[in-house]
Amino acid sequence: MKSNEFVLLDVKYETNQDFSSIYLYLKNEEGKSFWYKDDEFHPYLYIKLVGEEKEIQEKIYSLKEKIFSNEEESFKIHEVIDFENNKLQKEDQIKNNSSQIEKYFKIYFKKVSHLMQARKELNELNIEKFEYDIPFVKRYFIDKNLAVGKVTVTFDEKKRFVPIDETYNELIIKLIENNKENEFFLDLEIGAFDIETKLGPKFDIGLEPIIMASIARNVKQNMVELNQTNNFQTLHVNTTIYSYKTRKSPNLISVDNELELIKEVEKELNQLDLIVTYNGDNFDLPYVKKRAEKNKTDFFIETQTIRSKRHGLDNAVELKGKQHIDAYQIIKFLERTGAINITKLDLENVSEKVFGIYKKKLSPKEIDSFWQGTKAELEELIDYNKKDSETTIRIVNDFLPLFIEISKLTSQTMQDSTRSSTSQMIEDLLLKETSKRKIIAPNKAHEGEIRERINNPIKGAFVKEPIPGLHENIAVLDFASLYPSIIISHNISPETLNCGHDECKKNSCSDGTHFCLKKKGLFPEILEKLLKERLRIKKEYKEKKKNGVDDKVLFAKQWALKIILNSAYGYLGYARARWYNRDCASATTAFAREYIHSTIKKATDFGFDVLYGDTDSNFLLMNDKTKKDVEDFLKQINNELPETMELELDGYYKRGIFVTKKEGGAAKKRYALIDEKNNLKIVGFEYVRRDWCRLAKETQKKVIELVLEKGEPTEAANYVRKIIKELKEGQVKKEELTIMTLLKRKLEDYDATGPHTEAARKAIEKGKDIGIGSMLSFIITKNGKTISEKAELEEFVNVGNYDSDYYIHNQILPAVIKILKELDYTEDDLINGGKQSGLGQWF
DNA sequence: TAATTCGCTAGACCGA
DNA sequence: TCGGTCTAGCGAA
Repeated sequence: MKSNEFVLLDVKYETNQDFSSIYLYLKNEEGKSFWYKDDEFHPYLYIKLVGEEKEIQEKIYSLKEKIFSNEEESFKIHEVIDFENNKLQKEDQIKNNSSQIEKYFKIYFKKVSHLMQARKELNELNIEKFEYDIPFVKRYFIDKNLAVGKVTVTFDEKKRFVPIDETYNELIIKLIENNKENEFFLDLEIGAFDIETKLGPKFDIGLEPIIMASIARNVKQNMVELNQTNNFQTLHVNTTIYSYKTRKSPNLISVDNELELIKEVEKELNQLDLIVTYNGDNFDLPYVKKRAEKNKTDFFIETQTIRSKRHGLDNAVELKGKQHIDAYQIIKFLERTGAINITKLDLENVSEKVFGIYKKKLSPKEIDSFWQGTKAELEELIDYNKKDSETTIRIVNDFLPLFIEISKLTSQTMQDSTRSSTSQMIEDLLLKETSKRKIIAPNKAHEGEIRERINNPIKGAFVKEPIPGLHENIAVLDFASLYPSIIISHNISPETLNCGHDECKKNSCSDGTHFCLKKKGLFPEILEKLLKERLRIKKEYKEKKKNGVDDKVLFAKQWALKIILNSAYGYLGYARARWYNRDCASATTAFAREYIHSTIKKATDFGFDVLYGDTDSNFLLMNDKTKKDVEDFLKQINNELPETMELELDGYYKRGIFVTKKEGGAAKKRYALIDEKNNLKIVGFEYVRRDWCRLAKETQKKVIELVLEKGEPTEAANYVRKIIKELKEGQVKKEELTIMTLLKRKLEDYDATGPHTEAARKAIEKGKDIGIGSMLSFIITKNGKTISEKAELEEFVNVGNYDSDYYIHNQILPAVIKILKELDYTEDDLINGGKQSGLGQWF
């Protein structure tokens, strides 16, 4: 590291009497922290003025009079002559031979508050404004092409670091881009922190004392190996746990009281660069802050009390000079994007389902009583608290590389990227790319316009109705990144839509729009770069893996690119998007339908029977054809496809089953396949749904497995009979019978009653805290008439109290009969002895 | 503060 | 008791 190389930890802005200024928080090679102030960056927005040249000049003059007439020189106004928007205007003006012109201007402000004020005043003057709603720090990151990571800072030599004097000083900050971009991760002090609190009669943030706190810190070992593999799992963790008023334990640092615990935690957290929590946005950090107040002390991170920022419906805790990473937000994002699939997002589930490590859950009651309980109980609580922190830091060690990559792609802090939605990521990327190209971004739509867009959905994908029944020898083909590759190949972008050139009309799609062939559009240009980069990285990753190195950073990079690529189409059709474009989104799916239809036709012509297809896939029945034939077919198709599009082989399957719907016809989006190595792939069926009980799901899986492995159903039917018998005998365990449903709205907002709303209602009466987002686990009991009446949260149900009729007829049978029906079984066969028992012949 | 559309199924409710 | 309509949830891609 040269003397001017740093790790950029954080950027914030502060406003003093005269200016809003950007503060950079940096760390050097020795781990010493600095801050630096950039005085040469100011808040700004753009405006558009319309009229004749002279009129525009007058408008500018009167603007200067009207805006901030009480505050002299609080803004500067510049014409943005080199901007794309103005160039385009000029072309139009020449074409139309008009003296009416449109001109864009950039207005700088001294303070963020001035910009906010100007927004209102420009509204009143009916002057169109742009990029007025981009937060100042985000603006800085975008304009400077920054991200959190290693940077070089160049500044006037006469200048010193802290303290800063007020003279002019130019600061140039640049992100260092190299092959080991994530190396800085290893320079960071990272620790996860978690608290346990006393249980009171009522719950509120900070109401009851903190009784225990743990901090798990990364200990760096094997730096050489780490640098080679970028595999952070080789990191070791060192955990300290604080408590008071307990028995002695070698695993605990005893302090005198809560106040001292808070001060110890404060001291440790201040040594970190990255403070990691699990739901610290809404729990741990606000809690500590509140308790510090109650103990009449400060809880300072870098000389500042912690601040909560509104972030949608909940909060985000931002720390000055450091990054607060809430690992819960990371898990939520991974769940939303389908990277992981877990039902409950608590640390126990994450530990088990994501890392394969069992973690025991303690209830708030147990936490409370174990604190001053027996020796064994105390040890259990210590272990629980310890594992909370350690699971939390593990999430970061495994997944932060992904968000570092997203931060770099979108020019955001880790703080922001770990809390972003996919649409926000796309928008940040677009803002960065248009800013580079000197293009002014479009504004967000108003609520009325948004409603209008939502009420006008576009036509989506084509799904071919499958041939129901059991099939043998299936080849599955699918298009690689279908939507992004269509956007690239057909140059789909808001600016290329319906260009004036006649020759471009041949690039038209079935919904009547066409896209320019002469000039590459913004979306295709960005996506093509990302797609190529992803393919390159994926190749490099595979190459390394072959040599026994699992490079987490490379994997994270290609994954980050995949997330962004896959969200681009959704973004174009997203009503709140700045770059929303109905025609572009619609053309993308229209092209997709054309490609899938033509592939189906070509496959048929080639001699395959097409079994099924959904959006980008084709299921071929091979009949007497060979794998070589499939490969030849792929080659033929790929020769005819545009360069960036590719039809790939997903795999060969020895058997597969598609089922008939209740009301007739074959069910789409529901099937099961088995490959040559007996690996099962179950899609859409109850087995993959969380709102079915485990017994029904596992029974269904077993049936599918037996049917697909053997190609005949006798054993499967017998298995179902056995399960039904067990249910009737009343000995099935509770956890086999719980059904999970998410409460998606407030109880009073439901029009229809359902089992889950009724179970929730009853639980609330018993004093349970249930609201939007609660995951409800309920059982259908014997008590009541309708199913809803019988529904009761699992924790209130005694063992054996379940409605066996319900579980047989509404869970087990529907789950298995749709499969066995394809093999000529009826419900009766399964309930009353049936085919194999001989009873049928008897009667 | 929220990416899209397509599709299946359950359970309540209503009227015949 | 049946079928039709509606609300609701969740999964596929």
